[in-house]
Amino acid sequence: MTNTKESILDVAECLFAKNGYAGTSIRAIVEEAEVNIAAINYHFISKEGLFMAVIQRRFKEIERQRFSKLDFHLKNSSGKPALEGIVRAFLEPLKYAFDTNDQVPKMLVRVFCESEELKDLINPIFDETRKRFLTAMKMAYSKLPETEVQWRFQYMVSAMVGLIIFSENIHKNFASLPENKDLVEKLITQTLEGIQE
Amino acid sequence: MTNTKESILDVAECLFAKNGYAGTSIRAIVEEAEVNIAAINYHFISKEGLFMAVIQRRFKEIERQRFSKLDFHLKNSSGKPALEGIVRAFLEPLKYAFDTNDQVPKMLVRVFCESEELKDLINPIFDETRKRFLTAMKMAYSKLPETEVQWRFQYMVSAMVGLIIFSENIHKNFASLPENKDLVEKLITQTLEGIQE
DNA sequence: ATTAAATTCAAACAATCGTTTGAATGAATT
DNA sequence: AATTCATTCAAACGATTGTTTGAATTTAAT
Repeated sequence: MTNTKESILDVAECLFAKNGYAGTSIRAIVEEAEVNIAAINYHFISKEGLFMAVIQRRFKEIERQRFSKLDFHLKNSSGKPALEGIVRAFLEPLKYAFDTNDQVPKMLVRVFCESEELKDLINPIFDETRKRFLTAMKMAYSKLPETEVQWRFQYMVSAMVGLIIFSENIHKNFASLPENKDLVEKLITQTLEGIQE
Repeated sequence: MTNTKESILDVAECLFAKNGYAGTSIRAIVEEAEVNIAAINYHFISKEGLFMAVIQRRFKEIERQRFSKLDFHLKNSSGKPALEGIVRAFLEPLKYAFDTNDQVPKMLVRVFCESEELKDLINPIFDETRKRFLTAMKMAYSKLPETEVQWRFQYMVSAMVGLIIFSENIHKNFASLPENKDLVEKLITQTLEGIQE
């Protein structure tokens, strides 16, 4: 017998990423995961609890990677940290996410596409990440007014989210573009090009 | 008596934008639009038909504006068209969309966040826009390999879609940023900065 | 081996889903 | 005024939704 709880998480992640929260029925999940329908309420209390658990699992892992890279970069910077190190700390973990499964990044972006109530419930998990990368970017842009730094951070996040959303369809339109993992590297250099001082 | 069909379209646009296709019940729509529930199937055949109608109405209008600006720019360019004119033709109509209603751009982006079947159904409406702006950009980037042009077009679209997704929450995190309509202008200059030859 | 706790199960719950029906009402045409 | 067509309406359709129940089963501890 394989782990019930993790089977549910894996299948739910894939289906939530594909069809969204409301578009995924718990019956579709338990069918593909080959577990009993009551298992979801038993292990996760509710469908909403399952959605939260799916997000937490991946986001915490990516957050850990981001903070590790950011701290390393800041520690090794005497005085003003280079912008590139900060941007890489933020975006490079996405490569490993794509490596795990194309649905993983999509699931993380789902957070921002879902309904109001669900968004307000999950948005706070991004607070710490935003705070730490904003202060780091403020250091890198010592001359820029705070509002402009906020905008460039938001721009970086937007470009990332947009790319993830298109990640599934992008190769149908542009077959010669590199695979998603390598598109992240292009995203990094392209974004750096734009938001450099 | 106000127009039933348009009331449904207006309310459906708002609710679909907020909660997605699966997250919006036709009963929620008819309740807010104050029309009978059978009116939806009568006027739009099905819920899916209503979703398509909502998208078509706005997208066709934005497409018209984009093509008008693009054609004007290409006509007034002797030889190589300037990249800025192309980017502006693509992104500026978004200002008027935000002006109409903050939900309008969100609804247009919904297309890319919905389930597979729904996406395949609606994706083709973007084909003509992609084709015309790609050929225009190829002219502007006379030296760049086609794959790189495709990437920069995709990057522009991604940044736009990402910004729209965050458009509702952006001012909760960054209160001093300008309103959405003016953020589009920042998006234009910022993107131009990045994808300039 | 016995007890206790954790987990799985089939079955049913009430609520809501998108859609259909056929009669009632409206407006327009002959 | 009579007829035709388009639209609106209340009511119901079967299907699916998330959740709960209580017994059966497995696992762990005594």
